Amino acid sequence: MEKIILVDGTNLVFRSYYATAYSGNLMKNSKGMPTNAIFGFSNMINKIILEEKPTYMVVAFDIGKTFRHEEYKDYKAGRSETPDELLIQLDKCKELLECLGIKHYALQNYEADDIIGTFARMCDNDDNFKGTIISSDKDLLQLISKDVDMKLLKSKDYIRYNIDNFKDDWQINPENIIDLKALMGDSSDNIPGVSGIGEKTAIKLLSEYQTLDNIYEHIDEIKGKLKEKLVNDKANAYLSYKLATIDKSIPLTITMEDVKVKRKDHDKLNKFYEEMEFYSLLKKEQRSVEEEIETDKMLEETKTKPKIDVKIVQDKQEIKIEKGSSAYLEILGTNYHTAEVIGMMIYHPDNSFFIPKDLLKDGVLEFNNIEATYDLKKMYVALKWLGIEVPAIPFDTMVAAYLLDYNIKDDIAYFANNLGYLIPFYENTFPKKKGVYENVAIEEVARNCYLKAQFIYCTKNNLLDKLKQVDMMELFEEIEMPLTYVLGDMEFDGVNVDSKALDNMRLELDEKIDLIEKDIHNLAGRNFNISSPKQLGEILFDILGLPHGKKTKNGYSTNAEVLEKLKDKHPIISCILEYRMLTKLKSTYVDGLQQSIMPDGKIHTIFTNTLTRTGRLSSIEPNLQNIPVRNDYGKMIREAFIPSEGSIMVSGDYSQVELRILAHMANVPSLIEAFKNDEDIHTKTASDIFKIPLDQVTSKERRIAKAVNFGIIYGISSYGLAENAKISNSEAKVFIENYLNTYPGIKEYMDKTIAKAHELGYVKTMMNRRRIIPELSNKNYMIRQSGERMALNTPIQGTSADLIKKAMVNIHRRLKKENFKSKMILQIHDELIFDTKIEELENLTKLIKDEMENVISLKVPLRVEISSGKTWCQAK
DNA sequence: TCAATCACG
DNA sequence: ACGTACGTGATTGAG
Repeated sequence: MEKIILVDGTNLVFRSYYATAYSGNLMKNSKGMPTNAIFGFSNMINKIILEEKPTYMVVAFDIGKTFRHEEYKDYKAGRSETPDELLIQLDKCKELLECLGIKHYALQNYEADDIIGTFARMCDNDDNFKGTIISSDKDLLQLISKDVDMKLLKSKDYIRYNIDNFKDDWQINPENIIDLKALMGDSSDNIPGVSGIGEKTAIKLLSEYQTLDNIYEHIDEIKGKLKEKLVNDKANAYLSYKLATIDKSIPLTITMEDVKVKRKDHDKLNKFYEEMEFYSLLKKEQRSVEEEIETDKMLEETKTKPKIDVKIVQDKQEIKIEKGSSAYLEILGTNYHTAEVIGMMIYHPDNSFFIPKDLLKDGVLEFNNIEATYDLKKMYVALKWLGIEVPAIPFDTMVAAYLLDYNIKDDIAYFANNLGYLIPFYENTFPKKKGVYENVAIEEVARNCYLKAQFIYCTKNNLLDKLKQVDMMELFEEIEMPLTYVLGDMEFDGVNVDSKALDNMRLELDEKIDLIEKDIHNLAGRNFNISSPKQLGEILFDILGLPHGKKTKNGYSTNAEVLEKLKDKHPIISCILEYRMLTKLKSTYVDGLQQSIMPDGKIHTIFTNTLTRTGRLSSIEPNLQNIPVRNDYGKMIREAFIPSEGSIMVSGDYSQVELRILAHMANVPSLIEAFKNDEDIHTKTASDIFKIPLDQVTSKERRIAKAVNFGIIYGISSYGLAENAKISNSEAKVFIENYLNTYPGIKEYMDKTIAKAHELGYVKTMMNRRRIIPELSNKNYMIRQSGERMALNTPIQGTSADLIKKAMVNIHRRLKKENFKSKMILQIHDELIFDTKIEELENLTKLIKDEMENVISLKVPLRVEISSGKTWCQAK
């Protein structure tokens, strides 16, 4: 059995184009050629190849302006012209396919649909072939048969439809898609349909009468307005039927054998990616090329490219760091707490050299002369593990690029390639064998690092200029740069974790999981893997026959929300929920955390300071920002986080900081007053929007008000609120309306924020942190909406991040200056955790409260709640 | 490698 | 008619 993939090329290119075309600046390569559609197309085609591993594949295109039915071209002539930026890219997409060895095909006077249709029919007629159609065009669903299925592309993923599952979703047969279109029309294709009939009504009619013909044969059974509409638009319906029907027998000039996938041409493909400047794709290709190319070819290549001769210092005496040098530290691995340091490259036009690790350790270096690096925190912490203290380096390319909204990663090569400096990707210089990094010759490392340090040196001033242009120097110099050292100290100091306590929990959890697993298998009547959503879905919905809710593209949804609703339908449900909770606890928190404990008995996380779009930190390997807190089992985990000898845990927690920021920015008198009087803000909101006295607010009303408050911060939609507060959509609508009427300042603030965001294409926090939001100008309504929600949320979430970062810098400075032995060890977005010497408790508490509450002056006071205890759990 | 799930603010 | 709240990271199963 052979398989053929039938791709709607025009559809893919258009999708790729319009997905990003309306973002403020169209993606272009350095020669000014627009590449956004090609990039999206390349990714999609690569994904198809990866997923389908096709042996036969054809990508169908339309030629120029062609119409399935010449006589009705007026309908399509109404379409807006294809933009030039897109037309230019079409040929390049075809060129890519040629590099990949995949056939593309177009035929004069026919559409891509018809080409696919004809190949689909060939599959139907040929026992040796099965076809898969790939497109987002629902029209093509009509081609589904026992030999042809379809991946219907959605905004993010896809649904796979075949003859068996089609009717579940659509309630009609695939071939009746034509009848459906005839009734409901398709505005994007200028198919008129019957006016006044949409998808819902059309499906209802067809599930009863199957076909358009049959509807009109039984037209007298239909009553009222609907009948009237059908009768009035009968001609249009049949015209639409014709327009929607895909031609399955066009005179193709190629055969099945012509669309056999050929070997891809690596060289051509590399050149293509280079020309387009698709470095992520180039990197992947580089790797696969490296795997295949013979060694002699490699040798030849190295001969033709003269290598840079980088000085590797052999003796301390040779080290002479010029003022203004840039530096780059290379380590073997990604986690700088554990990875081995290889050495440091120093670059200056007058003197550049590579210092191997042993010489780094060997005495004081003139670090003060270094003025720039990439990933300062990595350098600082990695060298701290070697006992070397790095003094303040004022410029970190990674941090600057992050603030300027460049696409950056840990690996400097991404950003460098972005700016046209060709630097090999880390994984290509340091290959892994079976997950272990191999040692690389030091000369090779030095050459690689030379390029990196040179890049840092050459781009520094330009980045500084850009920071000045957007008025971010203060944020950069006063907050983000000092913060790298603060975070570095927190990471290096680490958190003590009681490994024995985790052992005890493991024993207890193992026992409980074992029991409940048996219960579940008994209730199900068979053994299966409860952790597999696929198997679980089959058991619950196919075998036990419970009513299923949402579906995912691979089966039934079995998440907690769905299961909660089934709780009283079957005793197995609560067992599964319990099982999920226990296994999550064990695998992520008990086992996971324990594996992260280093030989010093502590966990050293990494706070990524250049990742989030809002300015928040994130925490990885392990994530210490999502340690459970909401239920009793989870709290046990926090019992294992303990202070060092002679210390207790202290936590300082901003109370309602985002709502306070909102009240300030939107300038809402009633809310500002409430915060000033230290009232419960959700109760106050409930009292305001339901117009009842404060003391008569019920817990339900408070709960809803709380949900509305959150909704406002997140960029509200009535549906979202309804889902979250478990109320009806119409109720949610009313509550939002009430809220906005009650606090007109908020409404005004939201409108203004969105309008300004649309005008500028970005939003800003109080400290001038910027987030560019390309989604705002996307053609797709949904994406645009989501852009508007980002625009509403980011100034709030981002300002909150600004505030705590500034407080952290100030607290850290004072702890040092005032010789505290206590240490700040964790940040969880609006909360700081300290390992506190008992004798310092009183002074430290004062210090934390003072610095956090007074970090900035708003129209509302900032409140910080301090608590302390023997473990993290008790400091709550 | 991705999708689904669930932990946090 | 569409598909839906903001921002994260780790683990698991399955292809």
